[in-house]
Amino acid sequence: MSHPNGRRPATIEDVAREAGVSRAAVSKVLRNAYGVSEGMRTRVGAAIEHLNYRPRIAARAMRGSSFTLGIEIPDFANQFFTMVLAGATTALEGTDYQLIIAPAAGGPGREGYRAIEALADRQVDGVVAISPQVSTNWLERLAEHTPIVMLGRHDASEHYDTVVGDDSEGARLVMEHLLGLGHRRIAHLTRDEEVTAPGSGTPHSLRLETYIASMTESGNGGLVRVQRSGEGDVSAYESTLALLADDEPPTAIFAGHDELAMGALRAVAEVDPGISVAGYDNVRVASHPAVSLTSVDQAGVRMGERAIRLLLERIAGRSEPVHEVIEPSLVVRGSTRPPSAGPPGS
Amino acid sequence: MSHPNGRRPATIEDVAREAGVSRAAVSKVLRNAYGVSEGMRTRVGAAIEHLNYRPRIAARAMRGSSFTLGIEIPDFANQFFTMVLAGATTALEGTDYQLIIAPAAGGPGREGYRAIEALADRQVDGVVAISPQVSTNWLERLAEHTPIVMLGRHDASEHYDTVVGDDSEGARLVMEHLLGLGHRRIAHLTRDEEVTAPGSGTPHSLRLETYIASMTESGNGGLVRVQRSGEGDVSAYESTLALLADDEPPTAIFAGHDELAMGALRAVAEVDPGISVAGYDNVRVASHPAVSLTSVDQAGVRMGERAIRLLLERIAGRSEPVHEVIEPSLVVRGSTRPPSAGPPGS
DNA sequence: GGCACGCAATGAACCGTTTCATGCGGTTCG
DNA sequence: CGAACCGCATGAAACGGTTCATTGCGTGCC
Repeated sequence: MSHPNGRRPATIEDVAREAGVSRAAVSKVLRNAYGVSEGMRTRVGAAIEHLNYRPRIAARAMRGSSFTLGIEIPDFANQFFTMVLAGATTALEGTDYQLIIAPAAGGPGREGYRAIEALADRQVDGVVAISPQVSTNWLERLAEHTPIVMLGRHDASEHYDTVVGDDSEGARLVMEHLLGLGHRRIAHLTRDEEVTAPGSGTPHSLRLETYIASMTESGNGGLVRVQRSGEGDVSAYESTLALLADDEPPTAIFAGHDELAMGALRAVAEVDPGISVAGYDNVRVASHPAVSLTSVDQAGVRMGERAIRLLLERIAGRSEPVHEVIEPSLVVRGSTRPPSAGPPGS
Repeated sequence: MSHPNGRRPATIEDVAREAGVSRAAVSKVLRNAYGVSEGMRTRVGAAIEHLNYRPRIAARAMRGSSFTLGIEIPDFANQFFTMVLAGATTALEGTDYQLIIAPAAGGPGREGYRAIEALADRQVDGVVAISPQVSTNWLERLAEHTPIVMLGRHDASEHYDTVVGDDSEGARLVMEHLLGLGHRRIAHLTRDEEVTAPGSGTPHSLRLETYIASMTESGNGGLVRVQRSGEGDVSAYESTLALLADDEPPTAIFAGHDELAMGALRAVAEVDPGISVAGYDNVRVASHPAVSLTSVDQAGVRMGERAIRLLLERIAGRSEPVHEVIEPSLVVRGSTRPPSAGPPGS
């Protein structure tokens, strides 16, 4: 079935026979290992060319390494993740490694696990993952056998590396900006409970906690308003409509990430374009003049690059964990402005 | 190196010993093959659980199949491709197959080849690819050993399947719409020569050819204006600025795809917001009210789904090729309107 | 001229799984 | 009661690479 028509592809054995040498010799030429003469190299090279030979990575992986890195991604629709991918891809350019990407799927709860396991089962030499939800214990166990770099986790494991943005600081920048503009009635649009469980240390939980802290500290504790939303901008749109149906709707919305912010913008455009919206991630469309979304930049591309570099270091032998924090910055654009003159709160 | 700390993971051998049975028996239980007693199943199951055993796919792939499908994608920044990915992912939900994604990279010219080869080398059971540029001969050769479905190719191979939008029809819809609105000075913003070589049958070449034909047929042959752009909306932005610097700038721009259209919109917003812009792919942001881009919908998500289904059929044994054409439709939005009253052409 | 030495090349073992040809004990049928 | 049969389990041979210990051979040294 694997070769419906045509004969089966050449193996290292065939190459060896054609070149009149041993399998071991061919293997050495392939990996251009030490101790192979010039004549051998050219003869074997010719045979490889002639037979159109390509080594099976699966066979190679059984003893040596697979020269394959895996990266797990929650969702392709969210541009932040594709920025990370872009960074990872460029970081691998020129190396012998190939990147394979596993989308998280497999029913709620199991989301990240399935994909990461699928990668590990395929004998990748290392894994980069964006999974705030998987348990630390489980990761620790996995890390015993496979080098791992986690993105967006604030826990400091002994056995895997992390690359993470300073989510508290990022949220603080947003709140400072909005409060500075004069907003008091600021709502926070965020994801479901499972991603924002207090104390879980997920990015979204930290942003949420910082939001509440900022509101409280600025004396607006009574105006705290948290609106939940599912993933995706459509869900965010609907959630925002619900939010805006309040008796006293907010004058500004701090969205947990840009995907949500895009949905919020859509709703705001319909209901009251005067309402300010700020996001998080500084996704590419945020800079488009028609959108012009104020957002926190946490350098997704650079995060992807760093993650891959850390992973390669690990594979090369490093064993002390590295936990890298990327400092966010706020990019102010047109979607935020002082509150429009409205009636003061009751 | 593969297990820096901790002992090595359990193998099928360990499970067999623990359960007091043969390796072959365990293997059968794993694949729940025919001919294994209830007692055996439970005993082996317990051992697997106890040892936390997971089969190595690499080893499995050496004899049987890898239960892994590969998909090659040119660019993550272009949302059309991530829509295809989303479709492919959902089509695989519930099956035993895992999707691995290889981003095209590896220097100009080699782009698609490298990634597709990397997938084939990893013994995937089948490949979906979006590579207008790779040669038909090369694909035919590859298809002898690996089932393949190509997206966006208009050639009708005997050995691989294709899923493709009707690009001529899509472009015709756009031109009909723009001409119907009263535009005559319509420019076409497209990619570099290599992707649009006349007669190459790539989607972009067909859109370009249809554009020229429509202009000619409508008596506007003298107003044909083709502007090249690199990949990405930034490049499109710059190219559009150049286009708008013409003595007689166009009143409407037909962009080869939405990524280009987004760049064009950016430039248009700065120079003359009255200029109409239409795109192709109906990417998600196109529907955002702030963008509101008229675009051709070719159902990227469904394309991804169909491609995976065709691939699974092939793997299951089908040998006659299938070539599926997806009919496009035009989604009219705010970015196109009648030409603003301007001075008539000289 | 003999000996130790270093480089090239080799044969065989190994990696972890699937598959195939057999073995084995117990029923069913003639 | 023996033969054919059946369901379950097994040992051994693949699969296609890598790695390790060993051999063969030409050199330099004393």
